[in-house]
Amino acid sequence: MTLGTEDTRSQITIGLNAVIVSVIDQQPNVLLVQNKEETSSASASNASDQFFPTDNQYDVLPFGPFYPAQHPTLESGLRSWVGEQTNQEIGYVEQLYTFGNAGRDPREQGGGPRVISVGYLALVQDKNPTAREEGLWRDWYRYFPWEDWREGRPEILDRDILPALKNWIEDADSNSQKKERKERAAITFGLGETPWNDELVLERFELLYEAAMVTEAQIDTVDSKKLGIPMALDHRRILATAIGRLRGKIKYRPVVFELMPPTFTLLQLQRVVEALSGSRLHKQNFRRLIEKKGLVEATGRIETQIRGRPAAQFRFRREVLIERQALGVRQN
Amino acid sequence: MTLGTEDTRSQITIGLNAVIVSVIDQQPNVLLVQNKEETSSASASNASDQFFPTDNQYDVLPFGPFYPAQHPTLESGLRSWVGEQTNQEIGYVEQLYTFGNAGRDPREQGGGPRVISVGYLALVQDKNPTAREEGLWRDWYRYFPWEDWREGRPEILDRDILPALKNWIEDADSNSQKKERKERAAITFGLGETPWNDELVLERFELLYEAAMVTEAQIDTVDSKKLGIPMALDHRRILATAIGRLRGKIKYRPVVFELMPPTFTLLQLQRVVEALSGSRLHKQNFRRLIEKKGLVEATGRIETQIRGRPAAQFRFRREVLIERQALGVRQN
DNA sequence: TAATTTTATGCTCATTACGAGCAAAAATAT
DNA sequence: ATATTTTTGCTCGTAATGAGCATAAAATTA
Repeated sequence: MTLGTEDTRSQITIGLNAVIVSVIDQQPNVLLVQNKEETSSASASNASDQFFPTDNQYDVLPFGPFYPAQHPTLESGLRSWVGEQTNQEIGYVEQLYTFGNAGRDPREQGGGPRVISVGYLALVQDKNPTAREEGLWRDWYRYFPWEDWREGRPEILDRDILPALKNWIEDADSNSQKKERKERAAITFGLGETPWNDELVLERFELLYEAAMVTEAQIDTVDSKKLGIPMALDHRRILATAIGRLRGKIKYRPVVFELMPPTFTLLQLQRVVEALSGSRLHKQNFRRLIEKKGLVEATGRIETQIRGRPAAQFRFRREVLIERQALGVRQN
Repeated sequence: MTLGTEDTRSQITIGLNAVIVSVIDQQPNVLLVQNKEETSSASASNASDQFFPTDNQYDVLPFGPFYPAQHPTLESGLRSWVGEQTNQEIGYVEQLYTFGNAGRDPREQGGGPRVISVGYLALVQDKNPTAREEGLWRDWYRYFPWEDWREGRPEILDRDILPALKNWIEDADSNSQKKERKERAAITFGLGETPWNDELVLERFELLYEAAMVTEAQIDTVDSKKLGIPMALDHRRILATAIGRLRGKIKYRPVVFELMPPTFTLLQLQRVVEALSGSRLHKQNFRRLIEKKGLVEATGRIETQIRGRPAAQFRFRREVLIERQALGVRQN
């Protein structure tokens, strides 16, 4: 019936990868899935189970096949298995990137089809304590400890990363390569004059990876955890892509509100933005910005904090979502 | 050898779509390919030819299959057939979006595999007159005449689009839908208080399409050309995505220089930016911006114009490309 | 040759955006 | 009551942005 299934083109399979983000207790979290190793050992060649990474020592992002016969769009395919797999209703979804590099998935080596994987970013609301327990939520900074500057410059930078970068620079083959490496390190890690740029998450990860300091799934050295917890396959790369994209996006689109409960105080909103961007913001200026953009409106109610002066409660003005151009929530 | 080729998953084929852009004589151009109708009529079921849209009455973007066995990355696959098909060396390439909607490609209906298409944007340098003749370059505003504001507000807006939008708004089923439509139209087309936003190319196209005013391949009404020339399949949608993305990107990344010859005057640079963004810029402020960012350096030479005072020639400082954070070339 | 046209380039000015901090208000904790 | 903590309002200096004036240096035209 189908033409051409014998030629090289047909050896392709489409996977959908979801980075599902929620900010819980001021920490940005990603949803993992139960590693299916145990269940799949019984029927190892089950087509569906093939889609789960078989290596159970690593954290794995939700990942599923795309069945074209059943789904009119990639996104509807994503929503359907995410719903089943994670009991998570996902609202806001955005396509991230399509990863097609050979060798992404070790199963390819065994003659399996090439897996092209379309990555998606989904944002879900802060969960109540019971709902949290249902899912495997993990603080994303556990994979990228150098990305969280909220409590000041992360120690890991000066203790582990910079010395290693110095070695990498010294190891260059030529003077020009050395200069290149030095410049690249300076830009991505904000050395010298260059300021730290919170969006360069993927660039930093790739530099560390290139410098053979970061472990992806295959490589596993003793001190690998010093540079963040590894993940299965290329999932850490996908997560880095998601974080960088989200950090960029909150600056010009009002997407943070997808992560907020229906009403919130301005400080709560600020804490969520800070959690995502990994840096602290000036409180008064943050309020000025938010109010100027007209993104929120006061509910009239007041929230009594644990301590301190009670804060006014706000809600997001859903109307501005239609206004696709409505601005974001961070200046810089 | 390959497991699972019989199940629904295998009915997938990956296509790569290229939007290849060059600014020629101050007009933004996209490269089309020769429609293959004539050649493929002899062997209609040839696997490779299946990848070319068979309808020869529409303009078609370069489009080719991805052979996973031959290419380690999607991008290398793209570069290889683009080179063969168009005689174009492409330098800068960026992944745009992955289009997977059912019904994109009419061949699916005939039992063919679902075609998932990964769109790419490529920028190539301005060609000399002879090189131009080799390719099928087309001014992109021929497909989106309402996007070019360089000579003032495009007539088509008030003459054709706004009246049609008004009808569409009036046709709403409910008052709330009417309000929604009104707001959406106002935002995307810059009505009332809202200013025109040059990045909303796709949003405008989709609104027009939804409002059943724009023809994609299948539909062909007599007055369709009034709202821009149609393209094959969903190629106009892909092009709209590319234009919007590029208009956004030039604002924060120095990508314009990919379109420039080795040396150029500041006015030439400005004209290219204006061609892409479809609007005029303030000359003195543009120079101030460019020079402040340190993106260019004077060559010392001077270009004698056709008339007027001779202008200094500049070259792009390639060094800043390593600095991924180097800023773009438009403020707004 | 002199005036006109065209483009390049330098500079000013008003307005707005941004980063930083002072200070008072309103609650709880000791 | 006093200290502490958080909210909220306000100011101030600096930088960025948008608009325009003015002069320079060439070609074209009268």
